[in-house]
Amino acid sequence: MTDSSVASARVYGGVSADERRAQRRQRLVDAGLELFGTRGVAAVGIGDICAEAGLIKRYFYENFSSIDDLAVAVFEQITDSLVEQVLPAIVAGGGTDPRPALTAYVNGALADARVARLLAVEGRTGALARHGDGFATRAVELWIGYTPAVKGQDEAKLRVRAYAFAGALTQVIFAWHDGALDLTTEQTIDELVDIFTALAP
Amino acid sequence: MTDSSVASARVYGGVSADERRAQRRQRLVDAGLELFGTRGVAAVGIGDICAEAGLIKRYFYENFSSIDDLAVAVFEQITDSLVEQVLPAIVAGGGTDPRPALTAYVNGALADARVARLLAVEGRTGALARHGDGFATRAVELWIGYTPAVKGQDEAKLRVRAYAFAGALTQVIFAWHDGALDLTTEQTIDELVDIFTALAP
DNA sequence: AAGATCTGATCCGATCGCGTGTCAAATATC
DNA sequence: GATATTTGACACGCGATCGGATCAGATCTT
Repeated sequence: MTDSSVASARVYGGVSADERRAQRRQRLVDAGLELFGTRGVAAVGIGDICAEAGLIKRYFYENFSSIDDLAVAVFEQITDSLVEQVLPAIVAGGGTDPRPALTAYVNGALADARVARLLAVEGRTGALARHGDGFATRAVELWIGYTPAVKGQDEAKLRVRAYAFAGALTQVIFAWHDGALDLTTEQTIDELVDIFTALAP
Repeated sequence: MTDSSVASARVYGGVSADERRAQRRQRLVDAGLELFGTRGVAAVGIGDICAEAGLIKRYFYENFSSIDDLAVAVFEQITDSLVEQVLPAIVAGGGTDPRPALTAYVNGALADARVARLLAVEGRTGALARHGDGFATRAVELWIGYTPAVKGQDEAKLRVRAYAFAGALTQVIFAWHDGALDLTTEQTIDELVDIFTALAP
């Protein structure tokens, strides 16, 4: 009886068991990004994921317990990556210049339609709903935390503005991917900077 | 062989065949609004709809061919009703005062969490995706059409602002329903008016 | 080389929802 | 009152997918 917690660290193909496991997990997450980001979470089954990843179902259940479980993992990887890119850009902006942060965000979300779709649409449905809200909330708190000297301001008002800008950002990026906006990336960033400035109370 | 196109107009329960059919259809649409607006379209089956409506499946297929077909009907009823409420309010605003239109929209979308959810989330997935885009596009064109004297302005810029405001509006209403905003309906309208004014180029 | 372990392809029972069919009860017309 | 039509409750076959099991081939350890 092989205790799963003491997995034999046998090397295979030059990589350890843990590494292989991690690689398979990543391939599943990549497949999830591709399929969730194009078809939508609700339209993807475990079989689809495995076919896309080139694995069999056993390895799916090795890492995840359900489609929603994988969807959460995909979503967290995306949002963590975005935060990782945007946070230093916020610091670089010094709390006053929104351009670096918006550039980082747009480069992360505008460059990949699958990411944009996951953030704008899938992040609000099913198992991702609470994670989606969590991301929006995180972004809002981030903004409030980095907005200096508004003690006199009503925080409720600032909060509304933060949600408004989050919604505007998502919608603009979504519309851009739909071809409704005929703008270059740079022009889009310029517009978003203007919108941010207009919305900052 | 009863020709279906020449359905016998037999009265039943005091109402004609066409009326009964229309009533059943409306009950199905109502059930769709309830279930789609709470569970999400993807989580609702035909059986659920029929149980909610108090009908049997035969009458579902009498009016609709699939769940998505019903979802489109529900969505169109909602958006048509909203347009019907908002359009005269826009005219009342005279092209300069956004408050009447926003009040009408908020009263329609903020008053019913199911409507808000359908507009913000479900309208972007599955069969509703194109209808959702259509509504957003319709709203944007509406704004552009009623925004006076911006011929000098770059229309692309106006377009971005329109999408930005549409996204902001949806996100704020959605956050309000989630309890993230501690505002009354009137306060929310006030904030949205400010946001609109700030975004108008 | 021999044995142990890992991997990939296939198969299987169970479950679920869809779409349709049957039949008795209710209500209309004749 | 007799007959025809509508309605509601239930039952059935079908296909898809899930979650797991089996088994041969590939790869590592000894």
